[in-house]
Amino acid sequence: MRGRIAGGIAAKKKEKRDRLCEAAETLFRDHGADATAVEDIVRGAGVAKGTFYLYFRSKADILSEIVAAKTAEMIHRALRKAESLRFPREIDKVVGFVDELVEAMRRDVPLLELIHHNLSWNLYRHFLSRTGNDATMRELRSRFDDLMRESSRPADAELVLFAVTELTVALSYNAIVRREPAGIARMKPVLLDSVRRILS
Amino acid sequence: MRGRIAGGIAAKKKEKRDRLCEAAETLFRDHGADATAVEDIVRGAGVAKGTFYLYFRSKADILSEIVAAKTAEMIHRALRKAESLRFPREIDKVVGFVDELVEAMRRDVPLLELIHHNLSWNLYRHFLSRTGNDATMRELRSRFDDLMRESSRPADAELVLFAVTELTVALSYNAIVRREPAGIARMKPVLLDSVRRILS
Amino acid sequence: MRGRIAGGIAAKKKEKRDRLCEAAETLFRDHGADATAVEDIVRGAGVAKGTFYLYFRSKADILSEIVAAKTAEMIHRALRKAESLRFPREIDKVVGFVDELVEAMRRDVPLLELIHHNLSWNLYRHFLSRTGNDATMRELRSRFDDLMRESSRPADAELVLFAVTELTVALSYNAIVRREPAGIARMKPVLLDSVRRILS
Amino acid sequence: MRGRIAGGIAAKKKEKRDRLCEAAETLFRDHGADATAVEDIVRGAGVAKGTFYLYFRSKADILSEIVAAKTAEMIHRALRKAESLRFPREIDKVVGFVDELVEAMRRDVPLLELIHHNLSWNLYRHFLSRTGNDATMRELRSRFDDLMRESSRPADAELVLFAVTELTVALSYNAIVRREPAGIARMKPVLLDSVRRILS
DNA sequence: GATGAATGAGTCTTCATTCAT
DNA sequence: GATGAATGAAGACTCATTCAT
Repeated sequence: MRGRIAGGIAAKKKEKRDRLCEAAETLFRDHGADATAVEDIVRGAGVAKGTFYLYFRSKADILSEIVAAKTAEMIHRALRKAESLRFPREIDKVVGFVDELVEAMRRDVPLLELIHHNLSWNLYRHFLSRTGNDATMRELRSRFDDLMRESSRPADAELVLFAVTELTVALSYNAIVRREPAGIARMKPVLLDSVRRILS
Repeated sequence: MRGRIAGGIAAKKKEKRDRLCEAAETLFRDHGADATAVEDIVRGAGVAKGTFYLYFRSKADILSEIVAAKTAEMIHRALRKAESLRFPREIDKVVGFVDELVEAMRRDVPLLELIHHNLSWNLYRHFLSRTGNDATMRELRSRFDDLMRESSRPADAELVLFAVTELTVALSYNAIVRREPAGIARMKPVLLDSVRRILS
Repeated sequence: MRGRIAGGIAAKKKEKRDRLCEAAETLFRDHGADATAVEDIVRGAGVAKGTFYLYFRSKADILSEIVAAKTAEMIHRALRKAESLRFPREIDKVVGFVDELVEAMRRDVPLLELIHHNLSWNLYRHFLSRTGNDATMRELRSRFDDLMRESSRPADAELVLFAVTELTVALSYNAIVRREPAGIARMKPVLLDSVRRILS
Repeated sequence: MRGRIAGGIAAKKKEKRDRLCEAAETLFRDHGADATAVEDIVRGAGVAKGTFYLYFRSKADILSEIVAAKTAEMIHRALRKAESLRFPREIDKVVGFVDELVEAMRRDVPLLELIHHNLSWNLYRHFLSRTGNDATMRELRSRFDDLMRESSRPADAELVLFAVTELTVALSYNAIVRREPAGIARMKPVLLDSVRRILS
């Protein structure tokens, strides 16, 4: 799209921002956001300190950007996996997605540690927004709505969704990261069963 | 003010520790633990800075002690309220306790903000330990065990308990403190219903 | 907006410098020179940062240019007002000018704050230079010289002039901006009387 | 007054504060307050950075303390010198003090540079406050009051005092530090003459 | 001429913890 | 036991100026 020459400069600029993001993500994952200084980030990215503030207003700014991006990524990874799921009943579809989400968290523990504070909330928001989302998520939402319509509490559909969301993230986080009160292998069946009960 | 009688000395010693705790609790509640400096605590307690380190290893130390104590207090408050509950069925008893717990959180929002990170875990631990607990809690635990024995997953009783615990705290915290995705008035029925479904 | 006719180019060039000056002046007046970053100036002028350094060597450079220009402006404003003053005696003429100057400062307080450090000195220089000044100032200078010639210290005419100048600016600044030790309404008579005494 | 031992610790504490002040004063005089970093001050005093903030709230804090102290010192130096002045007439006494003050400024040029912004105002305040000052200043004030009572404007005595104060400091500063529009040797007679005229 | 991305030294301030008295 | 002076590493953020395009 861009001219070859004009693209060079814009690309370079973008590249610096990306380098900053990548360095920050690595450091945040490895040592946590609190233990990471802006100084560390710029050193990691190989740019000057001022450059950081050219692209981000503060450390909190880059952190929230990374968390948002990575959360979305994790959700979409789970969504991709869930796509192929072909269950006859709605509830199996939804529970199947929860299952995939748990697997996604399990696959990237440091990331889970970084984002788990915001994960459930972002997950909930992704579910809610009817625009800008991919087809899989919209379909999932449809299944969920169908489920709720048949249930005894259609008016509280969103709150039930939030409950499922919180339960999923809380249980997975404890099982995967802290291995308490049990590892994810033992915990997952309990989680899925609980979700199933809440929804049916 | 100085007690004339011997024994005042031991009391004095204990008293300093207590004063430190009280000052810290007030400050932690009012401004948060991060925003409270050891300096603030000792000023509040009217002792010297070095004295703080005579009784506590670090700021984290006093924080966790306070959180543990206050969490236990909140749980017992709920327990006291739940004591009189006379329901014919086990499940009603357990759900009744969750209800009381929600009310206890609701009554002391600043405390909830301070302890919510550890609340569910401490709650779970209280339930688990068969010693040092009061009769009400032990009875509750019995009811819960009966419930699980009848269910399809008696071996996972503890994990189900953890699930209930996490769900309760997560939903209550969001509803009470952040009022998201709804206030506690709307959220509580959904929570109690979900708990009931998980347990039945 | 682009002028069709040639010459627009030269105007354009000049225009950028002017825009920079105007933006800087506004910002300096409103927030002070220290609190104004070059960044703010170029944003205000709608030009790139590098462009600033095409026209000015530094921030100090543009500041001193503005201060000089604005000081001259204020002096000339006072001069214009004083032009019509028709007093029979020389001293009344000079005191009348001081009076007008005070009024000029009073009319533009933010400007006074910006330039007061250099005001008296610039004022003195304007009086001294016999070239490039308007007729009113030259006439004023004549009256002053007449006055000094009659006095006991003709050789120190310039120093007396400086004294008057400093006294005027110092007293006016404190009275107008800080309202200390009194407002300009009470201070002006004292100032004019003091000037009159110094000169007679 | 203090016990020998108890005095040791208090003295040590005081000593550190003093070291900080001395280091700061030297640096402020030599390079100006703006060009001096807190880092420089603590290095100069041989203490840790945190120690600085144990005794002063900020750089501005120590600066204003030093300026106040040094200003008072300079005024008292002049006062001491003026003490012996035995003139028959009030005006000679007052003018004599101005003379001494000029000499005090002249003797310590770097200090004059540091404090000249606040000098005239502090001088004025010292004159005004009828308490906590030494006898010489009170006597001076009496002479001045007598003078004003005889004059045509007794109600404006304080304002005239302020005028004299401003004139003295402004003229001295320019003559001594900048040597403009003339050195202090030529300027002083003009200053004293002007003061005399203002007061008579 | 014009641009604006990049620089990086420089600044103040906070605070948990120690230790000599 | 008690004190509180001293520590000093750590940290976030600013901004005048340069220079490759």
